[in-house]
This record gives sequence, structure tokens and C-alpha cells, in this order.
Amino acid sequence: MLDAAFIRDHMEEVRAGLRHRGIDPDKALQEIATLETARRRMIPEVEGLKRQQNASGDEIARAKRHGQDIGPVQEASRLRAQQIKQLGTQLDAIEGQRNRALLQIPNLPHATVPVGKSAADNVEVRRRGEPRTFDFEAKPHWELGEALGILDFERAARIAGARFAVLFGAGARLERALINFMLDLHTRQHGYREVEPPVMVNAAALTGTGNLPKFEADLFKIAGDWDLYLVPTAEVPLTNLHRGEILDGRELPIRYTAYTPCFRSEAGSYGQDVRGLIRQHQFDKVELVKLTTPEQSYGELESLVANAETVLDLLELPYRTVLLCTGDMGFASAKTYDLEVWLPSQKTYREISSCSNTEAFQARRANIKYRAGGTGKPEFVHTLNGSGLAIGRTLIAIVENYQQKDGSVVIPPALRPFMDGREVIEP
RNA sequence: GGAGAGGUGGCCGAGCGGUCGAAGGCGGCAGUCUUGAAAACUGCAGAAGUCGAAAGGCUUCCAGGGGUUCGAAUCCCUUCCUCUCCGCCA
Repeated sequence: MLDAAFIRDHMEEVRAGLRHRGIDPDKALQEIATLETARRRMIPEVEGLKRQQNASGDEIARAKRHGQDIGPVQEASRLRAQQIKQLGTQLDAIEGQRNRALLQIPNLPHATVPVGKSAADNVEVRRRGEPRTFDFEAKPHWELGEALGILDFERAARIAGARFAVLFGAGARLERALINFMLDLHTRQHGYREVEPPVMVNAAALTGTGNLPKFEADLFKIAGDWDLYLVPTAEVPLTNLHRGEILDGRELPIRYTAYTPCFRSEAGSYGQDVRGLIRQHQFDKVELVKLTTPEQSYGELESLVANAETVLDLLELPYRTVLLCTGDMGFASAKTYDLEVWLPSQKTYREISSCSNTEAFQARRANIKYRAGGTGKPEFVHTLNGSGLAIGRTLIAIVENYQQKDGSVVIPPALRPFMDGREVIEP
């Protein structure tokens, strides 16, 4: 959420930022400006009446103590009370409308974000590892996985439906090894605190991160008399851990990592990546979240990206790091780097991590503040999040990049300690 | 699922419908004292909104929402949460 006062005072800047995202902001911004003006006109009026009402309350109390007649004052007070209630209702309506409108506005892109319309305008900032050359036709992971007996989509469809998968044996073990490998790395080497959060969250939490109210269609909602959704990413519970708190600035930055399953309805994605593990309703992910001061947030974004890159470096998977352009960024983000891993079967780089600084966008929605030095005036923190990494897609990358002509898959050396020293998965 | 007890400032904990943003304690910050620290003493300390150039003023906030009343932390309704006991259960 943007700050209403900021929109009022920096209308042109806001307009330009939103236009770079490819949306026409005039109508929405005009509505917010109008409501904000009306709100600020009404507030002094209502508060003036309340002040009078408080004064007459004191007067009545005093008169009563002295046994004086309070009839006339009380009558005036009664009428004023009605007026206050009526104006208060109007003011609440205006404020509610303003806030609902504000929740629909995406974050503004940071000045260092390239202006562009689509993924084609993203800027590659780094490329590491050389895509391997195969002396045979590289197979897609679903063929390899099914042949190895570690991946089963048909049985998954039987028990759940399309876009689900079952892992068996070494596949299930590989998934678990990746989770442990990443959590160990981030907690031991990168300074994150491990968290095991709920994977069902309420609407307030989802509003805090920006998933609601606008993107409800992407979520799985729990049926029955529950205000609960399955988490689309651990970013939601982790970022909301401190919702409504004022943190001591000396404790920042706070760094959390969590493994959770993630659930996405992927509404509107029909026809994309229908085969294999790329796009599933349920997938595992190790997430990284930071709460920082505004001063340090962009430094922390770079180190967060580096933390995620380290995973790919250690697994010796070829990848590139891409700075998303204004038109390709998520709703809450001010600046996003994607990590894209090389998939031999597709002969292309595919997203495996997305790392964003949302600045105060989520903090304002979730009301997360800090006091500089523990004593200053409360200010909004900056929140960051990134995948470190998506487990399922990492498994895909390993299976495809480490495949051999006979259909077996070599386990990356860094992962072998998590696989009882096993070096290869074969039929 | 059944029965009961609660939710007050960073924490604990008082609070007859009016003078309560809220006693007291702990913790925090600053100072006095001290070579330093501790102790003791003194003082300062919540958040949001709004007006104002500022100083400062005003309004709101005692889990959330609604109601009664001239006036609600205090009375009523409701939702949520916590705790205890019983039942069920990984």
C-alpha cells in the first residue's frame, strides 16, 4: 500500500511509476485524491463536535455534583451526539472507500528498475555456469523421472487431480535432501533463523503481503466456516510474524527462513507448462524473508540474491540472474531479481527464485514499524523476500542437468551427504 | 464437541458510568551520587489521526465490532483469542 499523503504530495511521481508498470493510474488516483480531500475536510468538523461534547459532559458532571439543573445542557448534548454519530458514519465510509482503493494500487518501481513492458525487457545481470553439452538427446524430467520410478503424475491425478505429483523412493529422498541442504546453508552460513510457520493463514495476513484483496483467485480457500487460506508461499506467514508490532531498530535486520509446502490455484494458467513438475498446485519451497531499515534494505536485497545464488553455485547448476523490468514485477515489489536455471530439455533458462524488496509497501499494509536506536519515532520497516529456492524446480534442474545417456541421474556432490552418500539414481 | 475463567500501556497488575490515557510495580531512557559499576534518589517516557511555520493544541485508542447513555476501560450483545476441566485425537 502506498501512503495516501505521499500520493497527494507526489502525484506526478506516482503517476509515472504506475504508468511504467503498464497501468493507467488516473482514475484510481483521482478517486483516492478526492476521498482524501473529503476526509481531511471532515475530520476537523467531527473532532470539533467531539470536543464540545466532551466539554458539556464535564459540565453535566459538575452541575450534577452541585445539584444544579442539567436539563437544557443534556438536551443539547443529546442532539450533538446524534450529529456526531451521523458525521462519524460518513467519515468511516469515506475512509473505508479510500483504504479499499489504496489496497488496489501496486507498489512503485525503484529508480534502478529498467522500464519495460514484459519479460523480454528484463535485464540479465549475471550468468554463472556453462550449460552442459549432451552427446545424446536430453530428456525432459518427467520422462526421466517416470522411467526411474521416482515421479508419478497418473497416481497423483488419481488421489488429487491434475497439477499434482507423487515422488517415490530416491525422488522423495532427493526432495527432502534439498530442503535440508538449503535450510542448513541459510541457517549456518547466511544468518537466517529457521521458522516452522502455519501453512494456513487468515485474510489479514494475506492482505499484509498484498495477496488480498486483489489476487484471491490465485489462492486455495478452506471450505466451511473458516477465514483461512493455504499459503501460496512462506513469505506470507514469515512477513506477518511481526504484524502490528513496533520493533526495536537495534534488532534489525531480522532474517527468517522456512521450509513450507506452497499452494497455488494457478487460475488462468491453463495450457502453460502442463507437463511435469514446473507448475503444480502444491510445491515445496525454502523461503527467505528479511525485515530491515530503509537505509539497509537495498544492500540486504543484494545479499539475499547472493544467498539464493549460492544454492545454485553449490549444486553446480548453470543459471542467470535477471533484473525484472517495471512491466514484469509483482504487485508488491519495488525491485525484483529472478534467478533462472538452465533446463536442457527446454534449452532455456527458467525461473527458480524471485527475490524482491517491497520497501514499506507490505509494512504499511501489515503495520510493521521499528524505532531507530530503540527510542526514535516509529517508522515502517522494509520487507524483503526471496525463494532460496523452489524445491520442485531445483529437483527438475538436477534431474535434467545431471542426466546420463542410460537415463540415470548423478547426484550433485554437495547433496550427497544428505543422501547417505549416494552418487547416482538409476532404475 | 461440553463446562467454566479471563483478555487493560514493553511486561505484571489496579481501576464506584463522569475529574482515567488510565494507580502501583517491574523493565526502559536521562540525570545526581561514584574512580567505574551497582544501589539509592530525581526526572522523562505509548500509538494513530488532525490543525499549526513552529511551540503546541485537539480527537481517537483499555482484544475486534456493534449497542445503551449527555457521558463507557467500567453496563448489554457479538466475534476473536488465551487459560482450566471433561470428551475425542496425531
